[in-house]
Amino acid sequence: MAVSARRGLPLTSEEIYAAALRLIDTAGVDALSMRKLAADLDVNPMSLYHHVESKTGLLRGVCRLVDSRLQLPPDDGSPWQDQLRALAHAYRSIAQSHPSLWLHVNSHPGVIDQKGELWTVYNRILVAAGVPFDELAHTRKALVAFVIGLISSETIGFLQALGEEEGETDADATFEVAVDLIIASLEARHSRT
Amino acid sequence: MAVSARRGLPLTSEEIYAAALRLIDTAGVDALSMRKLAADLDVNPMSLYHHVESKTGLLRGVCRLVDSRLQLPPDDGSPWQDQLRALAHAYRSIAQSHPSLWLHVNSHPGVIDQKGELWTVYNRILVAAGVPFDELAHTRKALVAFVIGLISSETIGFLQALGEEEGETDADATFEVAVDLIIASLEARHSRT
DNA sequence: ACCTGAACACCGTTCAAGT
DNA sequence: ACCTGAACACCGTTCAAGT
Repeated sequence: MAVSARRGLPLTSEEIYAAALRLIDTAGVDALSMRKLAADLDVNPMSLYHHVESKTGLLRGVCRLVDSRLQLPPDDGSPWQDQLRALAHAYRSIAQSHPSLWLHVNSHPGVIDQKGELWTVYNRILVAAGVPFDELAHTRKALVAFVIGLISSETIGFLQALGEEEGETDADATFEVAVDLIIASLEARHSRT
Repeated sequence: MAVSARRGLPLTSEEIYAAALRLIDTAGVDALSMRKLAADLDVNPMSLYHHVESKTGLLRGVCRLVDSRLQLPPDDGSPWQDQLRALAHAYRSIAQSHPSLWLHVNSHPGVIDQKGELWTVYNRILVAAGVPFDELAHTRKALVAFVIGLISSETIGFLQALGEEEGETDADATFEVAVDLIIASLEARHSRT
């Protein structure tokens, strides 16, 4: 009762992040404002600042939330091709769930603090693919760039298509072909055959 | 004299686009505002609206300006590998000149109206590379995604490194390796050898 | 500890009025 | 035709005050 005039429970940052993510998915990152978010939570705009440092901090929190949902392929003994495919699809599924946030993150350096664990997984897969140690960094960078480019292009196309008539996007097929292409090129360069 | 209290000459949209581009390159797209742009041009904020429809229209104009500077490889008889490399580098050089604008465009569908001519050039190169007609669309999409992903990753890294100590970026080498990888993979799939 | 209202320094844009 | 000031509906954020 002593908590708020408009709500029964105190705010939590988790609650704030979740609401922000919902608004972002609905109307896009650019349409998110502290004041709209507060209205959505039925709360005074200034209350947010007790749980979130700033709008930038809010966005970082939302990204962490989404990041934590990324399903990294486990280190079982399965072929590196399968693991790479799984990773690409996990990434893609996150982008499809939150297209606007995805594009925002991938064009705003610094919103994501560090992808340490992700790098580790990529490296593990590349080692399994036979990439020599001194080419690991180059190859990982290129690989990550390819995957991100693929997904970004698809996401842009998806958002663009919302306002047009365009028939089937055929995106699944394009994505599969592209991932196969990446895998094939890794096989060609480093396999012992 | 009857033109403006603060300037001798009437505004032109070209002048506006050029000034906006300068501000964007200096402080980033997010920091651009109609009011700052007007101040930079020594002009009343509202005067801009006689030459530019809106802030979105302004951004589109700036993109057209930058787009017109893209050096598309000519249709001489040179090997498709060289042409692809040239195209990738032309693209890259634009991103390096205007990193913030580049990232903005590649995450905001609709700022660029159509890249008709660019598509044509890509298709020409892919045909020369032996890509069969019915795989043209898929392959072009993947190729464009790869190149854009490569350049975007590099650009993000570049902007990120501005605030850190990080030594040499080694970006040139990574880029070269990645473009070689793309070319090799096209050669492997479609050459007649 | 958590919330809140008023206030400040910004935005993009409309509109009626000026030359 | 081109410019302009005032005004409107928004922003993010600070701060002093409330419980």
